[in-house]
Amino acid sequence: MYTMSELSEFGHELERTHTCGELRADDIGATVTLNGWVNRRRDHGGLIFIDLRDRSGLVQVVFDPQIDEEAHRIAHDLRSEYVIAIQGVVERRPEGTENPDLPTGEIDVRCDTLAILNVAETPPFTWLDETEVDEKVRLQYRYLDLRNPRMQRNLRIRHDAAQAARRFLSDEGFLEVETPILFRPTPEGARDYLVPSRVSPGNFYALPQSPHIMKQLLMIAGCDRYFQLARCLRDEDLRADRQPEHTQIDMEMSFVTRDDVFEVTERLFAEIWREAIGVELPTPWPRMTYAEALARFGTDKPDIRFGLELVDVTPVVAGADFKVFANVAKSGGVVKGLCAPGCADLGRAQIDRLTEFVQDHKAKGLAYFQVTDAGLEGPIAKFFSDEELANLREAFDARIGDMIMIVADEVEIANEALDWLRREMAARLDLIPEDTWAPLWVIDFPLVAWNEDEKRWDAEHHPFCMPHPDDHELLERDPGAVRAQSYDAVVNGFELASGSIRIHRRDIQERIFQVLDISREEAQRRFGFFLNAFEYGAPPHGGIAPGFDRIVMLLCGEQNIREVIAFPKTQRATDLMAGAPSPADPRHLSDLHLRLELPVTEQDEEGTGESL
RNA sequence: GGGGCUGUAGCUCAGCGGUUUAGAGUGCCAGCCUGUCAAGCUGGAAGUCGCGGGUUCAAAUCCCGUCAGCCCCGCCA
Repeated sequence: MYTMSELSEFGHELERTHTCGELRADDIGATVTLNGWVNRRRDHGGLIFIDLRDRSGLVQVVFDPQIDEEAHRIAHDLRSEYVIAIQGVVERRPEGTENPDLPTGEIDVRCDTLAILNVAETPPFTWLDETEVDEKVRLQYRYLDLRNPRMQRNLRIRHDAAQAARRFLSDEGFLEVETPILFRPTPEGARDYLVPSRVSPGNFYALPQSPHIMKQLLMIAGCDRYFQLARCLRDEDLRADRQPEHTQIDMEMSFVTRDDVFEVTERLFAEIWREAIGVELPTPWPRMTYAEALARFGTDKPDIRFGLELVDVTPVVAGADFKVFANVAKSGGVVKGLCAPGCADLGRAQIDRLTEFVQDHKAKGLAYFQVTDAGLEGPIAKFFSDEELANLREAFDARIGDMIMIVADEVEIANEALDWLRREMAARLDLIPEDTWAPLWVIDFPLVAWNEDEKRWDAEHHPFCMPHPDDHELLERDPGAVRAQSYDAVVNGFELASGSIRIHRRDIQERIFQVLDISREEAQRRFGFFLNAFEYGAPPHGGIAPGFDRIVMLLCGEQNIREVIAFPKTQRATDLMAGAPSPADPRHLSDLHLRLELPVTEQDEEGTGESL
């Protein structure tokens, strides 16, 4: 190990003249100084090769005792991830030793001066091969994990996407405005992160779940067009595409219709895709109503890169002798399914596994027909007339060799199970085209949804969402049928943005509160400051909030947003590297006028019992 | 809160019909080696089998509990 005195002080003479990845044949003959990390060392005794790495890439450095004996001697002691400075001459590699896999592979740098700027422990894991390292270890040493070229690329794509968004929106007349992080509960409906106030004992800030209230206030403030790469904080459980803190490209515009929002959002996405990964996103995007999305795909975020669309055959089978179908039809459920091409030869065991699969997603079971040249066959075929079987086959447009898979259940359950089944079958049958981008708008979401537990209507999006102009009369008569002027941008089955035209008039807002059974007093208490603002000339406005992490995840081809967040949290919302959250200092708690009341675990109880 | 998968050397994993000294690859250390680029050759060090309890003469292996990571449900734009 080196003592401090053996390490080189970083001085003027060691400052880099080039980055590692930029050197090319054009630089041959140049004397260069490079700074970076030892990626790999190949010590041949006589010759020593080092792959030197910085953010720009790799370059091979050659240590030859005939060039400089001391540099060669020191190079023998180099280890992975040592930080070094080298000076040398760029030379063409001897014929036959070029490395076509490296952009710098035509040349190497023959080193005459080597300085060790810092030594390094052997890294706990390596990113030099394809091996997937346990996520625990990666997160604990995130700063090392981020040295992985893949992660470096992800950070770069994220940066390019962010810059593209900023540049585009600024050019379109959007003003970037920062909004408070210490705020109060906002109307999204997730659990808030709370911050106790020291100077106001017993009062708490809530961290914003989104800057939603603020952006509407900015419209009232005459901002006209606002955007922000905004942190949104929600204390809910995590998923592969959900972190407790995520980033939205938050946007709002005054004096616009839905189509104006669509137009600018489509161009924003196109710009991001172009700048970050060089892909031209098709525009304009197709539009699909919420109802149609559920009918055809079983979900409000359909992946339309492939077919396998769902078919509702309830009317076809309602009268059949097969009681399971008939009963479901009678009780208001649906008989619905899809046609898996070329799957007629699936074995019993595989069908059983698919049955378990849909049962895992709440369906009662999976009915199926093999399509053979004799027609539809299978264990339940005998319950159907020839005409019914023919109609079924027709409904699914099934060909010989296909397998029709059917779920009969309540609408919501059948849709959810079939959405899972559709995506699963598409993956198994390799029906999802790679490098294909299929954006669409899902529109006309219901304004409200019935909350069975509390026997009341809840806002589907949030309570400030403008109802569809054709549905205003339904508001009191049939709230569940009212469509909202809200919309989602969906790309490849991921919901990437969500927005709406907002209510800007008091009379409409009051009718909505009435439907939602929010009293004037409650509204005043929860959003009084906000509602008051609408008394002073609120312009018509609307907006959207693209989820930046999910966008970058797709751009990077990753399956998980942790891969595109520099310092993400685990599923239990902890930071394995920094050890957050952590206990608070008692004095700090006392400053905040807080006393802890921790949950008692069984172990604690046993411990207490023994000590008594 | 619930379901599933995983936890063995620094890392990736094998072993898990109970048995002597727990293995492999890679990494690491040392030596040799002048054109390698996943360098090569020789040798070496390296393990609280996640943790706790139980069954047993004997547990990485069987049982119970618990913790952690991941995926999903609930929850959540």
